[in-house]
Amino acid sequence: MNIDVLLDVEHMTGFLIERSSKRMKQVCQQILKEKGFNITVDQWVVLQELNKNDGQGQIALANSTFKDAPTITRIIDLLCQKGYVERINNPDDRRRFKICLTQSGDNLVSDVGPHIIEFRKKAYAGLNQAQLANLKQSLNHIFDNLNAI
Amino acid sequence: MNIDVLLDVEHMTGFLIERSSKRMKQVCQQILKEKGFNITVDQWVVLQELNKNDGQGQIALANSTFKDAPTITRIIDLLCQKGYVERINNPDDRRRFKICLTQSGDNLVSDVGPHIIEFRKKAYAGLNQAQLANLKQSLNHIFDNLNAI
DNA sequence: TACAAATAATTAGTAAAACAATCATTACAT
DNA sequence: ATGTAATGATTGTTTTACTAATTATTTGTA
Repeated sequence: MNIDVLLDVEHMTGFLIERSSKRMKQVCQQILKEKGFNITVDQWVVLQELNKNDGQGQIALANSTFKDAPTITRIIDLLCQKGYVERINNPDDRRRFKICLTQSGDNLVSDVGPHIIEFRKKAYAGLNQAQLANLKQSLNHIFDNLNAI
Repeated sequence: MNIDVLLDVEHMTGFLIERSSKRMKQVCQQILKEKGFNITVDQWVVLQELNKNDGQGQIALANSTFKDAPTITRIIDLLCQKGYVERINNPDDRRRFKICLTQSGDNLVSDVGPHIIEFRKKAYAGLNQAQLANLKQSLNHIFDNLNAI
């Protein structure tokens, strides 16, 4: 079978997934910048997760945001510098920190949140609930397949 | 309306897209490494595009791989170092290069291709044609929405 | 022709991702 | 109780992404 054919458009689902993912991050980053927020999208993802569940350790935070430990270390470093987050020592386990939103970080989440919600509405406009459900299901199916390799 | 609710699971389609995209790249990279190929996934994407359409300029290559110009410059640098690609001067426009696969690069594409096809089969296993078509359509819909923002 | 605008590519700086290796602390197992 | 394994976090290196700025060349226009 010819490699040229098999490597062509018929099989480029992976490319489409990556392309949408990238563009979503690009546009979202643009919005954050326009609105005057001095954070990256990845930093926002971490802040949002802390808003849902404050005081997590870095490994838990890495798992829930699908990032690895070194990446979380560096994102937390930056968020600490900006004053949005604090590393609190955990007396029960001195290897571990509790990562906590500061008041400033909490305020930031409240300020950024509505813009993100607005962004999502625009991103998914025109897709009905069934289509969104199918999309999520297919993405999860692929993810499960990949984890089994 | 409560930000906590709106930022939660109901709206995490973007997270699922990014997660599948990342895992796809991770697993694919792992396969390239296991099989002994000394290239990254992004370098492979460029080689594959050159295999389809050899002699493109860097901007065309950037567009067709959805990367930006500086990124292409660096990927081409690395592929040149590895001997898989050459920058050929374009006599018609001395700003421009023609990026061409070397014999070695051509051989590499032939060697890597079957593993990528195998990988894709595993990644999309269990999804029928209709589901894949819906997936692509939804991804393209979201991409178009984003481009209109 | 000369001058401004557009284009192709590169460079520099910061952020993020992957991986491997390391360090400190805790848990486990004899 | 001591030594070994496991865990949480950090550091280092390479690659990619984005932005902005720069250089060289070409195009368009007065």
